[in-house]
Amino acid sequence: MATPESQLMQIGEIAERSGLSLRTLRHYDEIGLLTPSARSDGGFRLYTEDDLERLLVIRRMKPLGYSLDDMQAVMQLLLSDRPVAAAQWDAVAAEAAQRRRDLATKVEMADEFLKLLLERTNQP
Amino acid sequence: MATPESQLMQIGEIAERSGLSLRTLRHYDEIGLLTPSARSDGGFRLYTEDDLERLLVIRRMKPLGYSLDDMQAVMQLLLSDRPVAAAQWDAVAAEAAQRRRDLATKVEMADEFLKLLLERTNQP
DNA sequence: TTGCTCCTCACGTCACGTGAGGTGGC
DNA sequence: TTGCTCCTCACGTCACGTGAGGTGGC
Repeated sequence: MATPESQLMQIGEIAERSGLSLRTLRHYDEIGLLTPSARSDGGFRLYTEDDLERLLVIRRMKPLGYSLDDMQAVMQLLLSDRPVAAAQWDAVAAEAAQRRRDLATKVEMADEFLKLLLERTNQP
Repeated sequence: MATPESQLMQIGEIAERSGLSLRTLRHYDEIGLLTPSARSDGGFRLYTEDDLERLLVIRRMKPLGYSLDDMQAVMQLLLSDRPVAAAQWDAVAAEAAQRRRDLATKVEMADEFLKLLLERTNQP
């Protein structure tokens, strides 16, 4: 079942709903990380709800510090129709977990800075 | 009281103790974010314990996503000998708090991705 | 027809990474 | 003297930002 025309969204709406900039969306298209499902006759990018879903996954992945290339590889796995080897999943999950720990360390560092800042603020 | 020669550290030791790369330390020197207190006759950068302390503050600030210019401005306040206006501190603290909230949002997004990844891993 | 939205170059930016070729210092 | 450490260019990279000049579509 093809997506009806009425459900297609232009880049501006996608930017608003994803929180990503127009430039970022065009960049993701250029490198092939997320290509809109269609173009209008005039060349406007047209995104489906499904495109938006995929963009939201990408946006959630971003804070883990992946390169766009890495994200593309992970997305390939997530979107694959064919079964993916368990070892593949394990590797991806292990790296994600490691990146999550690194992010936790950053939060700790940030909190140490905030503490330090409050000390200076309250008792100069 | 001047720092005795014996306490001066070369860039390699500072890199190890701060977790920053040699290139990053040289970059921070170039832009004036953190200039080592001395140079050897041969031109080697020589850092004091105090330099290291300041670097550790910078490293804690980094996860909040400040630009190097912004970090330099904040460091100026933190290191100022003269009293800093309360309004200045308030502005700095408010921005830091906002950045902390943004970081928390990123953690939430990361966790949503991890959850999504586990769903795909456990029940494909 | 008027706006607002979108388009493609193409150069700029930020924070470094990465050699190349050379020297310092225990 | 030998290594290991450090030095300064200087170009490269990654992920976009920012106009410039032009067109689409309700």
